[in-house]
Amino acid sequence: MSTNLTRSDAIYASLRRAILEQALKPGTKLPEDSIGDTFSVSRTSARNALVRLSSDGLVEIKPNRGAAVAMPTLEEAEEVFALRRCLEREVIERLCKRMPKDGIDALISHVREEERALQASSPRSIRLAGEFHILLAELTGSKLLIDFISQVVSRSSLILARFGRPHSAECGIDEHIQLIEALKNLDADAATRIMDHHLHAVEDRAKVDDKDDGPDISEILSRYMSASE
Amino acid sequence: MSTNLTRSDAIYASLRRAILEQALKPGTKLPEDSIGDTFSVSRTSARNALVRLSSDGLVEIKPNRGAAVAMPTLEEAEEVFALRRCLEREVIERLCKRMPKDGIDALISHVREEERALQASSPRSIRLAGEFHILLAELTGSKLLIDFISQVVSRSSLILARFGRPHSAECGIDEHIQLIEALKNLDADAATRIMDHHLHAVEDRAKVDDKDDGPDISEILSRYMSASE
DNA sequence: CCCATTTATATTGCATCCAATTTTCTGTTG
DNA sequence: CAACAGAAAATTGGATGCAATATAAATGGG
Repeated sequence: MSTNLTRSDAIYASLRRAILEQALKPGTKLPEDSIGDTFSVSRTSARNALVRLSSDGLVEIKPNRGAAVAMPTLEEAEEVFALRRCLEREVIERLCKRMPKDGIDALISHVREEERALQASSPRSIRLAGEFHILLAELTGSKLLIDFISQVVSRSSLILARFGRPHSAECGIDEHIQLIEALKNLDADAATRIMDHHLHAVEDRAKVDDKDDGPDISEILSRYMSASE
Repeated sequence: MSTNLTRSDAIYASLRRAILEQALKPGTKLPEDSIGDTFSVSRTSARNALVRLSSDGLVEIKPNRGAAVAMPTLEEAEEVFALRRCLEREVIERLCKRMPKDGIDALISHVREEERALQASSPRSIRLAGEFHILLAELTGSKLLIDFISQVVSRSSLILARFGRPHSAECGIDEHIQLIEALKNLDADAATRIMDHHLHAVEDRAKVDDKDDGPDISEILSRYMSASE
């Protein structure tokens, strides 16, 4: 159907993935020509992708001074998690009112994939952990809610990348499993409690070093040129 | 200090204002050339602005087929108001926990301005009505919450433009006043009740015609070339 | 030797140009 | 006259080039 991916779409997707998997760390400069060179496209396409990433809050663009992977402050981190608790509570409430028939199955199979990726210590595990929460939002059926949850989850990844331990998988998988159990029983209170605890655990994981950023954009990005997954 | 507005910033701001004040109605095509001509810039800048507006959900870009002011469906409209209730409840809860010292004053003076604009039947009144809710978010001090509320408020304007009466001011000013009163008393329950009622009233206002879009982008936009206000 | 000033380099903002795609117009045919 | 096929016009996606700004390096003075 719409196999219509423009070049800037591809770059947008690749950069996004690289950032979410913490290959591009917060603060890393993203010069337009470096990106263009890496992906063999013009600055125009790179620029377009950067603008969109900036709208997502993943990249910060300063006028005349270029783009860099966003560096959320601790203050912003707190805002993100506060809002995230608000939004994820909404998700849970809706799911406990109406859970799609094959919703639980989808969640379970996602957690399975998380486990696999974690055992293989693949960088995918970082992204998959976040995508569990996006899957939850998808089960509500609200496009907008999916969009908003995606935004806070993305920013959380960035926060973990900035303040968390080396390659901290964002979420504890066992807590995901507990949450699924509560949702299966349509127990909104329990689910909310688990979710709050879960998010606090994630937030607490963001209290350590502040490792500096590395260069070599080209080298890193070359691994992200291919399609998704 | 940062008097650093790029051309595409100016276009972004102008288009945004034009859309929020319902001068550009949902569905209106936004060809890059026309925009560039109107503002005397190249397509490049126009394009950049359109991309950002698309991230805001105010404009819909279809690959190879151009941009148009977004036309939210009734389904999307419900999603917007549902999420908006969730977010505005959060705002109220936070404000009742901690309201800035001059917060109430700011709200009152804003409502005054709304009243003035309404009497002058200025198109500003449409925008100001929405900005009341953004001001509420600003009082919480959370950048992110401001951002998210702005998004849902913007989309609400679009929904009103599409489904509401001719130039329905989005909000009832008296309800704004009631809300301020409840906030002054730090009465979260009352404030939430008023807000819910208020948003339902706004949502109900979105149930009428589906007036078609008008052409003449250049003519409309020429009134939006100047700076803000 | 350190710091300010100037020069050079790198990078962005933007206009213009071209190829690819879509949309509109036109003429033909059943 | 409706429907279709093809050509022409309009419009987008993207590449390149240039001026403006920012960053780095070099130069000179204290």
